[in-house]
Amino acid sequence: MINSRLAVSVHILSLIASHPDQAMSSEFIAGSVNTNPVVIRRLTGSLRQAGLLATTAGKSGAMLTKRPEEITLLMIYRAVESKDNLFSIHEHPNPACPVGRNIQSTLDNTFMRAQRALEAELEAETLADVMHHLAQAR
Amino acid sequence: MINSRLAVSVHILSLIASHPDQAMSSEFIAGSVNTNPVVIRRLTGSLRQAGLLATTAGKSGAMLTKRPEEITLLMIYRAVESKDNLFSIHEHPNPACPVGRNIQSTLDNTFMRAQRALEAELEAETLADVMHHLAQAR
DNA sequence: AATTTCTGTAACTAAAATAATTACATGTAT
DNA sequence: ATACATGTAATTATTTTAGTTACAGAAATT
Repeated sequence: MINSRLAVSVHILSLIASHPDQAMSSEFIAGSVNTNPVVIRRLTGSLRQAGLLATTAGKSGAMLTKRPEEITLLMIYRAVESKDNLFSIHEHPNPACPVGRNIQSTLDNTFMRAQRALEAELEAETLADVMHHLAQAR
Repeated sequence: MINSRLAVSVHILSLIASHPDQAMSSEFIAGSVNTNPVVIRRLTGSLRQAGLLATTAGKSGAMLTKRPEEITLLMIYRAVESKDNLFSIHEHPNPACPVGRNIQSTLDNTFMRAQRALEAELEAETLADVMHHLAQAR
């Protein structure tokens, strides 16, 4: 199962976007997510590096650096997910075997297609869409 | 990253399908995959439960119970992957917060769409396709 | 029938990933 | 100066994954 960093990051960005007036501390956000403030700060660090938000050391609060309509879930996913490949492929299959020799490149192509399909869905949804759903669900 | 069980399972099934005459032991397959025979037997156990192959205790070799054209990668994936959900969502967000209260159901829908897109790709490719690619790559 | 060889499966170990936590240097505001 | 925040390193606990050992029992061979 993929880790929860995308889920928590969407939570963080939704909170910031829905309260543009308030400066929310990592501790406050952690209270909404129900985790440790350091977990939040690590994620905002990655989101800042990806250019999705701006923070100031020592100063409470974060600002989005793009409009919610411009932030896709794929951008968030890429910002906080270190792994390039979704599926693992076993290493060192036997090169003396016709299957072992070619299975990696074959699966590489297949898995890449599946991954791209997933990423296309993540790219089709923006933070604005998420906020709309959040508001509807209320 | 998703575990390598799908990759290894495709390897196993490709080997069996490409040598319908030979009875391959878990030890032989393990030699091609480059892992421990028990890892192979665990996977063939799951594949057998899913109705993709037949084995006999004490007797070497396994037989496919469907034609390679009928076995999709999604069937294999479902056979060896225990988790229902691809993405994790953080538990116990704060119900007193409008975002915390609704983030789970919102992300649940979003992640389900992404997962379905991935699974549709896995469903579109069969073991026969994989074997075709393996033969071409040689 | 005895032996060999295999599968199925439980139990254990090792390594890696994830999240939570502690600690602290440093920046900002009053 | 003090209070309070962020950024980040280091540590710990938990879970997942894969590899391994061990062995009961099925099948084939002699």
